[in-house]
Amino acid sequence: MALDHALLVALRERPGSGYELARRFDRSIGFFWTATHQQIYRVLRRMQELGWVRAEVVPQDARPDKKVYEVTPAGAAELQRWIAEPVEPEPVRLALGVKVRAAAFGNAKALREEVARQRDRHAQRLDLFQQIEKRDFPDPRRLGPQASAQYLVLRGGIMVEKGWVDWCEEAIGVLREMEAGQ
Amino acid sequence: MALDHALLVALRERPGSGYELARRFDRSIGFFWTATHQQIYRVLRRMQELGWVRAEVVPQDARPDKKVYEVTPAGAAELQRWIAEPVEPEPVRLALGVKVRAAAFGNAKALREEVARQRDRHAQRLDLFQQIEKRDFPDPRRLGPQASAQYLVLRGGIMVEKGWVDWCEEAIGVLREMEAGQ
DNA sequence: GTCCGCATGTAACTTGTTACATGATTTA
DNA sequence: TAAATCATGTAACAAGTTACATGCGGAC
Repeated sequence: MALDHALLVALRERPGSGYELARRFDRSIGFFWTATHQQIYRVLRRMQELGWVRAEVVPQDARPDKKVYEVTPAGAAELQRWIAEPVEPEPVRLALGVKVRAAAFGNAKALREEVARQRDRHAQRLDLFQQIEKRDFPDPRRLGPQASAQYLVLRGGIMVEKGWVDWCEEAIGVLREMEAGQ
Repeated sequence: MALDHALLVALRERPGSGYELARRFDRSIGFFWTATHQQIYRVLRRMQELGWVRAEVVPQDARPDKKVYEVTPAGAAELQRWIAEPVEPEPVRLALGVKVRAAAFGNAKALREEVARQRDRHAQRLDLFQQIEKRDFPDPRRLGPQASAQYLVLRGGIMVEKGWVDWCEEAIGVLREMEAGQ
């Protein structure tokens, strides 16, 4: 149960409504933590009951009212506590890995095409991340704490995507040979 | 819902009981797909109802009987079908990423220590994978289809772990600076 | 006049986790 | 005599997904 904490971080970086958070989860934060709006609303309500966030209803004209959430001192304390907790290893789930091993029994061609699509997807994402890096962090040596945390996470994303692209290339080669023998 | 297919792959590689599969999921297959025994039993039963696997009760002396499962032709066909299906991007959940951004608001020291532990964990795992590589795949150029699929997945694991180790090193540096300013 | 964006939600479902239960045999 | 291994399972719960509902305003 860490969506709670992901939301706390997001709200500490900038208060916002559930809707607004959902959009952020489609972009920046969503690069390393995903959530749908239903989940977000549910967790926000629970955190409000726990006193970790407080909501202020902001009336708007020409738009529905919104509830802007912000982190309370209790929420900030919870975040501090949680940081110190050990991270248990997250469950691994590499569908492509399963498929590769499945392809040993046939249909390597279909998988090779799929892997090629995945490679393109990851390459695209890598490109996006590198653009963000260039645009937002041209001089990474002097950054404030918030910015350097964001930069670090971005660097992680870049590493992951690079790894995927390389692996897909390797996989395509192996699958092509497998294909020849099927 | 891909535990089904992970189990089909595992059973095609070698038939076995639920218990035996659970142990495999703690080792080889578990490196890229995790599952507990409860989940495995549940899914096996469902797949039997669907006709994807069939079970044979094997009486044993000095041990409880076991049900050895194997993949039926219908199960094999399902696997072929599934391979060709596009892999939708798996939800990203990087707790460490969230924590790094949380650490911008305090407690960077606790996180740095935790990241160091993570680095060690990943380094250990990397070492394990590299040992397996050396032991089981000394000459990767001539492998049968099953072995080359296994090798490819292992290579993926090695890449991922290397990436993590590097990232953790980077993170420790950044957190140390953050710490100095908190 | 239809679709998109803003804004919040309910309900039903699937998947995954945790705790517990049983019972024999081998190992320390 | 306590523990670990083999072997299968139930029950309760937590987390995440999908589908649906509402309603206004602006853009095309």
